[in-house]
Amino acid sequence: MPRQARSTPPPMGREPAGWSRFYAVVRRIPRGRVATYGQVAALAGRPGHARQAGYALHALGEHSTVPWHRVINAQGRLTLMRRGHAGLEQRFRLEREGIEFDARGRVPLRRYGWKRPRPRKR
DNA sequence: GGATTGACGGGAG
DNA sequence: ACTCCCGCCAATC
Repeated sequence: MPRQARSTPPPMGREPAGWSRFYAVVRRIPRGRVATYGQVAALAGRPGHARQAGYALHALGEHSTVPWHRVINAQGRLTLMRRGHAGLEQRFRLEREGIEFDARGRVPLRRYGWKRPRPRKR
């Protein structure tokens, strides 16, 4: 088990105020779509807090009802892949929702992004 | 209060 | 594609 992130102490029973806002946004991500940490933060009314969004999700229990797997980084990659089995589970869950990864193991945000990224300036 | 850390993002080389 | 670097914010040590 990875040592608990220092900045994400999940004080059992008590969540840092504001995290629920991230969860609320994540819960709105439709099945079969993905959103980036930055988007979640922005949509939660906290632009620039991408990291906090990540911590909030990290603090979730494995039996959480929040669809944490639908949140990936802005590059279409699963940050968890470098952290162990959780990454595999995330990929598994996403594929189970119909998401196809590209050859490099990334999620084409162009296709599955919840709020699609604006096309690269021409 | 300074240094360190992290499920981040974006740019430069 | 890769790595390195910097900005960002909150919690810890």
